Amino acid sequence: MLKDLVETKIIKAIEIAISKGQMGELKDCPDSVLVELPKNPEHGDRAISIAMKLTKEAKIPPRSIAEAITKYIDRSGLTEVEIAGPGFINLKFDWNTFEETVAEINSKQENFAQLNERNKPEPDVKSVLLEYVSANPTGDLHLGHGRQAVLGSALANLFKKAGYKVHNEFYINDAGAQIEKLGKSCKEAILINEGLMDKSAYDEENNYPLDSILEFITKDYYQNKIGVDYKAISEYEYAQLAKQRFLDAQKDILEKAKVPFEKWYSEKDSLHINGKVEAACQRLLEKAKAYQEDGALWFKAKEFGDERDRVLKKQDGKFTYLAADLAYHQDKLSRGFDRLINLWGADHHGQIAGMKGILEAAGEDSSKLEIVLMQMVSLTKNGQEVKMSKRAGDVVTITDLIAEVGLDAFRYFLVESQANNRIVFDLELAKKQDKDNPVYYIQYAHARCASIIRNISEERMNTETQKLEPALVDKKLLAQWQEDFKSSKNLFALNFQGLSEVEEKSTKQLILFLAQYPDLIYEAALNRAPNKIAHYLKELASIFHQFYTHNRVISDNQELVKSRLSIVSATKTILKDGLDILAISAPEKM
RNA sequence: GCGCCAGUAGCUCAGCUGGAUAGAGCAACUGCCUUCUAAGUAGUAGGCCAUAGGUUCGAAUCCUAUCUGGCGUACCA
Repeated sequence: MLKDLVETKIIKAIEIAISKGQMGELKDCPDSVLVELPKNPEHGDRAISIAMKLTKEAKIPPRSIAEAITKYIDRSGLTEVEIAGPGFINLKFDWNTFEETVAEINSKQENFAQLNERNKPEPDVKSVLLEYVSANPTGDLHLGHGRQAVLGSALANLFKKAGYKVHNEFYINDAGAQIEKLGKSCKEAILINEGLMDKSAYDEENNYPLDSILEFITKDYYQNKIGVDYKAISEYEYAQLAKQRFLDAQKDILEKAKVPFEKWYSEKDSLHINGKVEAACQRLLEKAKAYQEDGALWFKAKEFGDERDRVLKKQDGKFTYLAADLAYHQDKLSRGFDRLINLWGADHHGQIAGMKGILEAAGEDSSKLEIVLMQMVSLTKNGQEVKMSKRAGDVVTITDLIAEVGLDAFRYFLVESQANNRIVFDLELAKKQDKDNPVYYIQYAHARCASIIRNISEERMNTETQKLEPALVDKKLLAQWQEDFKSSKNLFALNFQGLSEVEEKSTKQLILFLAQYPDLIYEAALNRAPNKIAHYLKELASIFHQFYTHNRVISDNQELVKSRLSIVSATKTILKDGLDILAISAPEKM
C-alpha cells in the first residue's frame, strides 16, 4: 500500500536521524505517521506533518526536524522530497510507484481494502454484535427504522471489510404492553369490520389506528390460521397471530432492502418464557443493587450515574423494558462478542446511562456496549414537510417509500448523512433520475468504466462510414491484458511520455485518490461512519469523470490504451467495492 | 430547569483524533458533443465556519459561556 510505503520510509528516516543525534531531545521514534493526501496538488502527492508534531518533544523547530528527516529518506520511487510551509514534508512519486498502486488494485480487486488482524482498527475488537431496527411487531416499518436498517447493514458490510467478524441481530419486542394493545386493537378491528361492534366504541387514543390494522389483518387471515371461529379466540391469540403477520412483513421488506439479519431474537421466547428476565432481576437483588418499594422492584440506578432509580418489575407484576434489556444484553455478552453495538434513535438517548449502569451493577463490563445514536428523519415533498404521526395513521412506511423512489436512492439518501445529523429526506430529489441525484452520478461513473472496457473488445459502428469496424482488442488479448494489469510492467513511464499537463495531472489525481481507499475503510469503520464511503464515492466519481474528459482511452496507440485501461479497470473495482458496502447497485450500463 | 445532538456559500451537506489560501453538489451566469454514454466537463460568482472569550507556533476543528433549532427527561418502548 502506498501509505505503508511512505510510512516506512519516514519512520526509517526518523530512526536514522535520531541515531545521528539530529532530532534534538527526541529519543523514541513514533510507531505510526499520519500520511495525508494534500488538498492542493502543488503540495505533493502525499504530505507528512510529523515534524510539527514532534517539535514539542524534540524541542527544536519543526523545519529543523523536517530537514533532518528528509536528509535520510530513501528516495527510491520518489521524484521529489520537499519541505514546505511550517515544516510539511511533501513527496512526489515516480510513474513506477503510480503503476504499482494500480497493479495492486487490479491484482487484489475486492480485497484491495480488505483489512485483517494485522492492520484493522481496534485490534482488540475482533467480533461485533450489531443490533438494529428492533421494531415492535405491531406495524410496518417507518422512515426512522429505515435509517437504522440502512445504516446498520452498511456498517455491517463496512466492518467486514475492515476485518471484524459481524453478527446482525434484530430484537423482536414481542412482549409487554405493546403486544397487549395490539391484541385488543386487532380483535376490535375485526369485529368492527364484520359489523359486530360499533365503530364509535373503538378507542383510537389507546389502540393502534384502525385503518393501519385492517390494511394487514383480515377475518380470513385469522380464520385460516386457527380453523375455528375467529370470534372465539382471546386477545392474546389475536396478538400472537397479528405479531407473526407483521413480523413476516418486516422480514420481507428488510430482505428486499438488502438488510440481512443472522438472527431474529424474540424477547418473549428467548427471555421471558424461560425465566431469564426473572433470573437477571433476582441476581441484582442478591447483589443488593435492587430493592422492593411500593409493590415494585427498583434498580438502584442512581448509584450508577443515572438521574433516578428505575423500575424493573411493575406493581402489576410485569417487567419493564429495562429488566428485559438487562437479560438480553447479558445473553449477548455470554455469547462471547468483544463489542455490542446498538443503533438507537436519538429519542432513546436518555436510556444509555441506565443501560450501562445496570450492566455494571450486574457485574458486566459496560464498556463493551456501544450505542450509536441516530437523529430523526423527516420527509419533504415539494418543499413541504410531510408529517409522520403514528397516531394519525399517516406514517410513511419504508415499503411505500422504496416503491416510490427505488431501493438505490432510498439507501443512498439514508446513508449519506452522518448519524448525528438529522435527515430531511427530499422525495422529489430522490425520485429524480438525473444529475441532481448523486446516486446516479456515482453509478454513471461505474457504468462509464464498464462501457469503456466493453467498447474496447466489441465491434464498433463507425459513425462516418456507417460500417462495423473490428474490435480494437480481441477478447483473448483483453484477457491477457487483464492479467498484465495485475503486475507492474513499467509501462506508465514509457507510455505516459509526452502527456500534456492536464492529462498527467488528472491521471495522477485519480490514482492518488484510489490509493486512499484502504485508509478510508479504516477511518469509516473506526468512526462507525458509512456516510464517509458515500462521500468518497461521490468524489471518486467526480475525479474519474475529469480523468475521462481529459484522457481518451480508446485510440490507435495500443500501448497507451493498455495503460489507461488498467486505470479504468482499477477505478471500476473501487467504485463497485464502495457501492457494495452501501448495498447500492453498480450497473454495467445505464 | 437538567441532559444529548446540531448550527459551515441562497439550499443540501463534506471537512471536526488541531495544520499550508475553508470544499462539493444544487440554484445563477459563460463555455465545451464529427471522437470511449453531455446522466458528463471547463470556468465565473457566492463565506466574520451562530456569537463572545480562552488554550498555542497554529482553531471551522479542543475548552468555557451565551444564542437558536431538534430530541429526551414514565411503574411506554
